[in-house]
Amino acid sequence: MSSGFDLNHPISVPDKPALEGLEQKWTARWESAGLYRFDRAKSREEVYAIDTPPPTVSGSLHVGHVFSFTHTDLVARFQRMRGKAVFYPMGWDDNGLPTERRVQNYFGVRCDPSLPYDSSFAPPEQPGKQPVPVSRPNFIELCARLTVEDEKAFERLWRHLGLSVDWSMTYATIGRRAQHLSQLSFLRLLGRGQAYQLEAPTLWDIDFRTAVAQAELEDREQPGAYHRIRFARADGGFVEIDTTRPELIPACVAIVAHPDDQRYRPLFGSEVVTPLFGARVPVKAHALADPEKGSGAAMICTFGDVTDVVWWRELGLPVRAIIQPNGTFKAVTWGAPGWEATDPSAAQAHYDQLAGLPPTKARARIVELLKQSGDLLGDPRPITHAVKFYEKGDRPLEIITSRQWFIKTMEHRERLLQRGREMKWHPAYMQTRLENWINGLAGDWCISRQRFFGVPFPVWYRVREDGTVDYDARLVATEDRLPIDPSTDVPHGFTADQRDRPNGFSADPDIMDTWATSSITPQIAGGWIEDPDLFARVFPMDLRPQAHDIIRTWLFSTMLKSELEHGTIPWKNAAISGFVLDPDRKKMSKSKGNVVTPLALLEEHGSDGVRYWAARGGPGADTAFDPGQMRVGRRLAIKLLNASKFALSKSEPTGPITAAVDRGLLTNLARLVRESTEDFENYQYTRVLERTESFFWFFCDNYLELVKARRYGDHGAELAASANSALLTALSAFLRLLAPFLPFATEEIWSWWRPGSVHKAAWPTEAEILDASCGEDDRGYLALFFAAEILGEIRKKKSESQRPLKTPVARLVIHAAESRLELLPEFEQDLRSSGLVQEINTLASDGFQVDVELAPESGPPQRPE
RNA sequence: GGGCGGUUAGCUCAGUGGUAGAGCACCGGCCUUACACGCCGGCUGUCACAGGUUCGAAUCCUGUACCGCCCACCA
Repeated sequence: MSSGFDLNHPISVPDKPALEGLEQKWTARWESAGLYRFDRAKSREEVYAIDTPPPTVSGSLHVGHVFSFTHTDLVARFQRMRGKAVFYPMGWDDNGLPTERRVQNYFGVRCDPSLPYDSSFAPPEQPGKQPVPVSRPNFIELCARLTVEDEKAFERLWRHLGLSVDWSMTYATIGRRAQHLSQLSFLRLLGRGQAYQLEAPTLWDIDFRTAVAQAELEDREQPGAYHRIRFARADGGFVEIDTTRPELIPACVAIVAHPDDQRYRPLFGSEVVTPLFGARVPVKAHALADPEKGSGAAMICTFGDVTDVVWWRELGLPVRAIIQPNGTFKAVTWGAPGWEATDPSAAQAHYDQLAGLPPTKARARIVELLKQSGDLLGDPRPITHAVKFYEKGDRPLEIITSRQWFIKTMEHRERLLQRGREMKWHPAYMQTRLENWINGLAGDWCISRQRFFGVPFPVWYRVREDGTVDYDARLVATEDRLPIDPSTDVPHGFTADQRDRPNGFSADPDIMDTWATSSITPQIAGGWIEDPDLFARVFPMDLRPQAHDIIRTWLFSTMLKSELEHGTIPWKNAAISGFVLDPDRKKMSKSKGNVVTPLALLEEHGSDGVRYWAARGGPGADTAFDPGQMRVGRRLAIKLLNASKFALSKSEPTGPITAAVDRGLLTNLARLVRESTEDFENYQYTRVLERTESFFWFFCDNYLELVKARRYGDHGAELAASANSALLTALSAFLRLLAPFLPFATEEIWSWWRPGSVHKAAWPTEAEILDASCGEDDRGYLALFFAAEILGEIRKKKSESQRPLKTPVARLVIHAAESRLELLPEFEQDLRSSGLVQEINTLASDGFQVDVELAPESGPPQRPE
């Protein structure tokens, strides 16, 4: 393979090789040589394409990113050396709430989508107390300004870590291309009926004041209490129910019990009256009601939880909504249509004490009222229960009826399950996560958010003559205009002054869920639409690397979009990284104050050292943060420098590899290469590192020691030539095997004696090594390990005798099976020099034993000073 | 409540039917012309627990416990 630089390559080994400074040296050279540029002349079969996860730029990179991005880079480097043109872009996720919050605080502004774009706007020097309102396009500009700085810092870190990304191919999830394709994808789905708008009860965060999707929920254990409440029956009796949300009694539209529940069967079809508000509500039967829970009867409110929504829909109940988008109780006129009460003024008097309050305060208040009225039976019984939260939110979600955009998912579930099975998962069991998620889907994907910083929907609506918006009269942007912002752009046939005017138009105020954009990262990176030639060469991609916590979001939504747009899987492989754990097995997170700055780690242990630690965490494996392993990796890199210096320092003469131990070494190395190639193809990079490392240490500790004298010429030129050639062959293979893991040390060493970059060198092959050593040599293989074993016994004796290793051995008696003793001539000379052995005797024996007789200590011991 | 992983030396982890392993840590020793950012040696185990299959189980099966994670209609 060709490479772009350093074609002059005299062997030149530094006196004191060191790791320090290699990151700066080589990142600069790789960049100037364009080493990792994607070669778009290659056909799809010759390409290995990666759908890199775009890190969130408004946060900071942490050690978990370093961990998982290293895994991807290992695979990228391997595939590149296998001859693939590696498509390895980098995206920046600057879309969404985290950035929105950061921009608000940093510049002291607030997005007001109703404002027109002001091209001369400049943010305040210092953020003031009152945020300055700005238009959405201005807000997005500020965002781009801030994130561009973050992105530079991220890129520096990634380069320092040695990621072999093609830095000419970056994208941002709020970038023009991402906006264009997000809107285009939306419009096409809309055109095909796969996207639709609906006014329906939706999960709602009252602080962010936006709808959220099922995928963004999380359960949190919260303290709560069962309140036993009585509802009056017409016959003067009562129905008792338990509720954790008594404040929703004014929103109660029915009571429900299980159809088979004998206690309530007589009541089905009758009406009861809500306490405090005197609303008549029916008693209904539904199979979801659990006779075991509470009293067996429950009140249905619009809406307390998702079960209420099911009951409301399936039982055909009316809506009596009381919670507003900001979470407070809205004003209600009791006695008005929909709010009928037996005593409207009493109901009003009670309700007025709740209006304007948030749910928790309203709950406390209504408990007082219920106590006074006698409708609260006994004391509230405290419990702990799981409550749904928006994953970024601070207060429990409410369910609020609102107009939202959805993408159809429910009708594609079976096909998506099949697509999941078409992919290879690393590790395989992660596929179960996807299947669990798909099987548990409760509804279509809500993609609209009532936020500002994100990709807007390219849609306007007609405004009626009376000034109300006609949501059925959609004005959809044409594809050639994209990307557009409907809050400043004007639909065809209208003028700007018709915005929000009678008979004019009004913009869709919402933006897309961040996953609606992230779900097309393969299309954004691969040039879908604007570069069909590139797209054909990279899509469907080979690899999606990501963490397991976003299988239900990023992975799933990307599969959905790919299915709907292209009818294929988006990638052939999904490699799922684990988390980095504290030593106490908890997930590392900022809130625990245990986050280490990645750059400091890289500087302390060297990028190769940190990569070594990361590479030891296999696919899917949660891995402990362990600086000890980074030190081990660093030592491996240093050892590689020094062993290479030895191998290259006196590399003449070379010649045929004839000595048995030399051929044995290469025989073992050839097997290692074969197995490592298979392992790497299967994303088992951890095994490659482990085995290569292990054999490399054997190579250093035993083989190098055995052949040291010989390669210096002590046993003649021919045997020296065999040793030198074997050393160079082995070194070349070791460097290439370790190049994905230790890109800096291996590149440095490669530059001492080989042309080009090790990262563009061909991955070693079994055949190549066996060619160099004229085929496999099992006898040599056995001889090498036998020699190493005897050498170990000699060292042991010296160590136990507390004598220097250079102490001569006067006499060696080797007890072993005849079949092994017969190998001795193959390595006798090497053994004599490396162990400083004077006399060797052998004794046929069933077991293995070595008697070592050290030379007497020479001269009188020196007196300490 | 359902599911997925895990449990092996003080620590981090390999090991998927054939005599329990590595590195780190610890202890002892060694200036050995590649490396003192080094080298050599040593110590360390009810393979979570209980049954079962097998000539033989860390490994396969059943169950249990604990840890972590994912999911769930949570009144």
